[in-house]
This record gives sequence, C-alpha cells and structure tokens, in this order.
Amino acid sequence: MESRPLRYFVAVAEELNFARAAERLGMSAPPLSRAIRKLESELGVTLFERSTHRVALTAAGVELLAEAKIVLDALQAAQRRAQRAGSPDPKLVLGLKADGHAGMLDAVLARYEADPAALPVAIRLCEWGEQPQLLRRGEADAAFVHEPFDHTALDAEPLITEPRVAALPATHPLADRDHVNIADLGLPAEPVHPSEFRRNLTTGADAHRCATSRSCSRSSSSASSSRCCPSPSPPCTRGPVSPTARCRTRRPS
Amino acid sequence: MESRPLRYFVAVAEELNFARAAERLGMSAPPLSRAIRKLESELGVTLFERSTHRVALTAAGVELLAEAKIVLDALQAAQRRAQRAGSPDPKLVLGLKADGHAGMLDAVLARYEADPAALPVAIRLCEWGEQPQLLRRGEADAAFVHEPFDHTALDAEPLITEPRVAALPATHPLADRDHVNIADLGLPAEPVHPSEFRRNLTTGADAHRCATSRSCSRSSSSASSSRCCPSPSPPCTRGPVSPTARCRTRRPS
DNA sequence: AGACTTTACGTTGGGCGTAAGTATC
DNA sequence: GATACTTACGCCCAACGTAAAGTCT
Repeated sequence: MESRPLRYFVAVAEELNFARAAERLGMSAPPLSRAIRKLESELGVTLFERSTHRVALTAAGVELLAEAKIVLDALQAAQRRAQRAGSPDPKLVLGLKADGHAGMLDAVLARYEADPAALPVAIRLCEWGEQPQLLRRGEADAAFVHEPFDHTALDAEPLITEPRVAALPATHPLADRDHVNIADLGLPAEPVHPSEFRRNLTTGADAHRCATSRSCSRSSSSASSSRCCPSPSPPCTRGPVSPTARCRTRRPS
Repeated sequence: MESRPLRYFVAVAEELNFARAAERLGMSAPPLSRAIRKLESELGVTLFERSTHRVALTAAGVELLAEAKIVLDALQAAQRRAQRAGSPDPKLVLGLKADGHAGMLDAVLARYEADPAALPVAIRLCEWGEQPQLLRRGEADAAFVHEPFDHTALDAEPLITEPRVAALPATHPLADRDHVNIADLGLPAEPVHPSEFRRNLTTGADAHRCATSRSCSRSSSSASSSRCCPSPSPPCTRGPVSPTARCRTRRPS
C-alpha cells in the first residue's frame, strides 16, 4: 500500500463527499473515485457505503481512518526530523506550555545534558493540548504534557501528580470551602480537559473571574482557591488525578 | 513525501549497498539510485555519504531510518487492521506469551467485555519479545508485555510489578541464598532482556539446568530459586524492576 | 582490473483531466 | 430535474530497464 491513496482516503472520509475532497486535494473527482476503488480492491474491503447522493464510512473505513492519520502524521514526522537532523546545528525540540513543567524543567534538562550524546535543547512553547500533535507531526521530540491527553502513537512516562486547584471569585458560594468536589462544579467525575473545566466555571451565573491551574505554581489572581477532588464521596480519598507526563515519540537509540 | 521512496531508502540504509538493496527490492540499481537522489533533494538533506565503493548513513539518514521504520510499520498496521475490521467477524487480537499475563487475564478480559462496544477477543500466543512488533505491525491490537521492551510507537500502561526469581540448579554456589543480586550473576545493574538473562545463566560453567521466570507463576522445575535484586548494594531496596505492562497501539476512540 | 554507483536513453504504465453516463434525492 | 458518483477515453509524466560511462580501491 502506498501513502497517496491513504491521503486521498482521509480527505474523502473527512468530507464524506468526493467532490469536496477532490477540491481539497487540488484534483478532480474521477481519479479520486478511481483511487478509492483501487484501494478498496487492494485491501479486499469496502471502505465506503455509497449511493449517488450519500457517502458513509463502513466499520473498516472507520478503522482505516484512525490508522491512516497515524501513518500520515508519522510520515510528516519522518520528514521533519530528518530535515532537522540534517540541519547545520541539530537541536532536540522540547514542547512546553509556559509554566507547564511543574518546576522540573531544570532537573530534566540537566539529566538529559549529562548524556555525552545529548543535543542542544530548543524549547518550543505551545498552548494547552498542542504537545501531542507536535510530537506526532515531528515538530517536537519530547514534551511535558498534562493528563488527560490522547496517547495515540506516543510513549509517555508519568513524572508527577499535582493537586488540582479550583480558583473561584471570593463571592462564589464554594469559595470558603477547604475542599471542592468536581461534582460540585457540575463536572463529570471522569478526567476533564482543562478547557472544559474552564468553560464550565466561566459560564457559571455568579462567576466573575475564574481560572484553573493544574501546574504546581499557585494562581496569582485575587480569587480564593480550594482543593479540588474528583469524586463527591468520599472526597479526596483516591486523590487528584492529573499527573504531568514527560512524553516522547520514540526511545533514543 | 510518499511511502515508496521510504521503502527504497530503508533497503539501502540497511544493506549499505545499492546493488544488494535493488535486488532485495526486486528492481535494478539505476532507478533505485535515482529515487534516493530525488528523496534527498525533496528533503533538502543528504542521506548517504557515497563514494563509488562505500555507502554510509549521514546523521539525517540515521534519523530517517528510525522514523521510516515507524512509518512503514504503521502502514502495514493500517492495512491489516482495516482488513480485520472489514472481515465478517472482527475480533480484538490480544498478544500474549503463554503464562505471561501474571494471572490478570480473566480480570482484564472481564473489564474489557463489560464495554457494550467490545469486540470478541482472540488470543494470539507469541514468543518472548514478539508482542511489540505484533502491535506495531497491526497483527495484534493489545498485548501483555514484560519490561524492558522497546516502547517505540506504543502506548503502555503498567499493570503490576513482579518479583524476579533466579532458578538455579541445587548444586549452584548461589543456590542456598535467600537473595541473589543481579551483579552476582554477572549481569549489569540495568534492566536486562530475559534472553540475555538466560544466556548468561546457561553459559555458567556449573549450571546444569537453568530457567528464568518473570511471571508470577512459580517455576515447576526441581531447581531451587532465590529472589533476585537489581543492584549489589543495598540489595532489594529499590525493589525488582520488571513490571508487566498492558500495551496497545492506540486509544479506543 | 574489479566492483559499484551514476548517467543516458528509450519504453511502459499509472495517474490525471475532460466529457459523458447513471442513479438518487 | 438537479446533484453527485462513476465510467469512458485520451494524454502525460513518472518510474523502470538496458547499456554504457565514470570512479574509487
């Protein structure tokens, strides 16, 4: 199997429309249709249920879409990393959200640089949740990441578990508590992405200013803060669940 | 970048000889040479230092070789998984060395099967160390693996840490000890692959019969066994280091 | 001199685009 | 009847093979 038909497949699977997919790929629809049919016959599997006015993924198509994304990301990563390795001054790129290293950056760098084969480290600052994609696409070689994140094609190593802090305005009804359960905030008990966390707090009727902090640094806002626990009962027994992980796409060889 | 030139590159990088690589690929040398040159110009990087009688990888070539293997494995995995997902009765394939699940198989299966979207599970028995490659190539979807193993492109989750047992003939000088340090066996303090472990023991001058067991099951041989610790001093403080991990190539979506 | 990579040159096949066909909504 | 996937047809470039040249050991 080649990578080009896979790119075509992903475009069609995401658009669920041959004409739009062809436009996105900068080509016309007929060769795209042919390429998909050829791919199907090569795999011996039907990827789309099509009528003239409807395109839908089969189970095999759903599976291939997930796998194809991995392949295409890996392909991009191979290209970028080879280019960086061949550049005049190759660096190891460390993906990092500002203040997102739980104070461990210096220690981790020192440990890495103790290796005589270590490369100079370039820090690449990024936003919440960007790191995994940077790693998968080869724009970074290692990163500090907060759980939960999509582990697909990544190798992560837990580094530290930090307490969660709910930062609330002083007038918030929960502001004077020592502990707050995640359920109190109207969030599910399962791990929640920080953006959800924030949205839920900021849309609260009486929330003037809100912030979430999962790093070890204390929020500098004037809001009061309470320890935040994942489940309503019993509070804090299983402990907060947001380990910072160091993540890389492969082992140093 | 396409996948075919990458396949060509891997062949040349592994053979370090265009003629042999071409033969392995079932083609003649000239188009292979051209394809590599084209790849180099597309990447803007030199991959090989070549004289007429010598081919060697550059730093960029070394990097690309590692990345290319990931890509090609992922490509194969995409193909296999799509085919399996499209088969009449799709299964989830669990890679397993016989007796290598630390007694957790039933519990893990029960937990998985509690998911209403769970597929029937097919057990694929394999040899020591085969699991990671099975996962990378899409011949399995999840596996029980013992550390240490190559985490490249895999997502592993520690399940249990088992004690290591050194099984020795009763006449072995170390046989009457309660604890044995790995250093006593002439092995490095770092994690050792079981095959190395075994080889070292079996080549010992006075070793009649030897076996290593890292699973929780007790060796049924008549040999005596001692607890085995990673570092000579202090023994057993940091504990044995062979966690069984459950491993998969990607998250269920 | 020998072994190996590379250039030269001609051929082939895979992939693309335009145009027409066909089946659904 | 309009829309959108597919088939038909013709073209072109990309990739291959053979033959020969170049180069280092």
